[in-house]
Amino acid sequence: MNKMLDPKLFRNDIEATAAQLAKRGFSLDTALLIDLEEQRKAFQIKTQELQNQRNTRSKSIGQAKARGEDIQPLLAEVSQLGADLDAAKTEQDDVLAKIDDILSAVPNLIDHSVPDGASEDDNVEIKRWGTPRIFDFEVKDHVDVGAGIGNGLDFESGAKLAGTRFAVLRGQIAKMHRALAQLMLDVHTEEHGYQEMYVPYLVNQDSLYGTGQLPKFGEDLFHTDLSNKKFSLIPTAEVPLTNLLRNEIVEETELPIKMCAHTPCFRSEAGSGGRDIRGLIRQHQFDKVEMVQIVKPEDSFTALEALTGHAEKILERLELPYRTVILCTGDIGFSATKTFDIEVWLPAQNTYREISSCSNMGDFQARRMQARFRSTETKRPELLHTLNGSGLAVGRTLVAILENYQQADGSVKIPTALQPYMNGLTQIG
RNA sequence: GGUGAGAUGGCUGAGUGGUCGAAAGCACUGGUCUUGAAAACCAGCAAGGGUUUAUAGCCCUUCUAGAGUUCAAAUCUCUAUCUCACCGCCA
Repeated sequence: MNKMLDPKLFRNDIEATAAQLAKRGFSLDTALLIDLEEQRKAFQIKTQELQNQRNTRSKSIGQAKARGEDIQPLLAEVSQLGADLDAAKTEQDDVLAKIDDILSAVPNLIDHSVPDGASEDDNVEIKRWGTPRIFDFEVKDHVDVGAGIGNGLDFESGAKLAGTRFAVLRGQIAKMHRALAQLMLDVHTEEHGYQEMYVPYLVNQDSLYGTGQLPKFGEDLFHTDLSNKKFSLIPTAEVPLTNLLRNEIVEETELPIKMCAHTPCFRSEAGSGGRDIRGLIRQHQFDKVEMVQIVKPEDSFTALEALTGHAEKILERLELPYRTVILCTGDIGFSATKTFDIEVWLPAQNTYREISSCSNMGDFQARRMQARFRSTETKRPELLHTLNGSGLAVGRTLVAILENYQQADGSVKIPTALQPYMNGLTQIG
C-alpha cells in the first residue's frame, strides 16, 4: 500500500487535488479514479460484511461446542462462506492494486509560495552572496588544478579501480576533502543544534520505500544481490536518518528532532547521460554532510528557511560566492512541497552550480513511513513533517575551493575557516 | 558459519485452537480524598482502515513479516527477518 498523499484528498476533493497536481505538470485521470473509488467502496463493504458474518458464525460454533451441542448443521451453514469471502477479497485486492498503481505515481502537492515554471530556467533567484573573484590569469578548472597538486585528483586511477565516474583523491587534496566534512559537522553540531549520527550505508527496501526512492526511482540506486537479502547503497543520508522515525510515535515534546551525518552517497546516474562526465561534479560515489529535521506540521516551512540558512552558513564560512534559488513547479522533486537549491560559483564554468538542495517534504514521507507524534493537545498520533538538505556536498565544495582559490602558480589558498582543520596550512600545492 | 532459545500493547510480562484486541504489573490520563502534594481508592488508557458532518456509534484488520491448515489462529505448519546464549572465525 503506497499511500503518498492523503487518500481522502482523492475521495473528497479530487478536482482541486488534480488542479494542484497539474501545476507541476502531472495529469491525474480523475474519471478513472472516481470510478475505481466507487468500486473500492462497494467491494470493501462487501468483504467486510462477509468477514463479519464469518466471525459471528465462528463464534456461535465455538459456543455451541462448549455446550456440547451438535455442530454439524452449523458447519454446513458456513460452508459457502469461505469461497464467497475469497472471491470478494480477490475483487477488492484487484481494485486496490489498480488504485495503488495510480496513487503511487502521484507526486507531492506543491506549496503555494512556489513559482510556476516549466524547467530549471524558471527557477527564481532569491539571494546572492559574495562577489565572484576577478582573475588576472587564465582560470583552470578543478580537474587541472587538482592534477597539478601532486596528482591529487586522479580520475584515471578511479577508472582503473572501478570505472567511469569514480575518482581517487591523493595527499593534500584528500586531506582537504576530509577537513571539509569535519568543518561542516562541527558547525552543524556546535552552532546549529544538530545531533551527529553515524548510520548504515546499506539499507533495506523498506527504508527506500519510506523516503520515496522506491518504487519509482530504483534505477537510480546501486543494489546488492545476495541470495537471501537485498541491500541498497544509500543515495543520500536522508534515507537512513529519516527512516529512524519509521513506524515510530514520538512525543510532541521531543520535537523538533535535528540530525546530521557525514556519509558517502552512491548514485547510478542512470538518467544523466553524458552530462558532467569531466571532473568531480557528478560521480557514482561522493561524500555529503546531510541535515534532517523532523518537525510539527505547523513548523515545517519555518524550519525549511532555517535549514537552508544552515547550509548557506558553510559557504559563508568558506567565503565562497553563492546564490539561492527556489525551484519552480516544473523543476521541483517528486516528494517535495518546496525546495531551495544553493548554487556555488564555479569560475571555470563561469556559472553557479548546485551544491545543496533543501526540501520540505511535508507529510509525504511521514505518511509512507507512519512517522508520527502524539499531540499533547489531542493525545492522538499525527503525521510528522520531514525536511532534509545537504550541508554540503563535500566533493562539490572541494571543487569550488580548488577553482575559486586557485593562484597563478598552480597552488590553492586554503580558506581561513578551514586552516585549523589543515594543521594551520594556508595553502596547498 | 554451527547449535539452542526467543519475538505479544509505551515498558515488563501472562496466554498452546473458540466469547482474546489480548490477564497482571509499571507508566500515563481523569476523578474521589487533601490546605497543597504524596499515598490510597475508583475509572480510563493500542494502532491502521471502512462507513459517517463526527476525534459519536457500528464494522473490518493487526500479537515481527509473508504464506498455509481450520467454520474459527497470538496459539498449529512452512519461509524470511531480527534478538539473545554458547561454540567456531574475524577487524
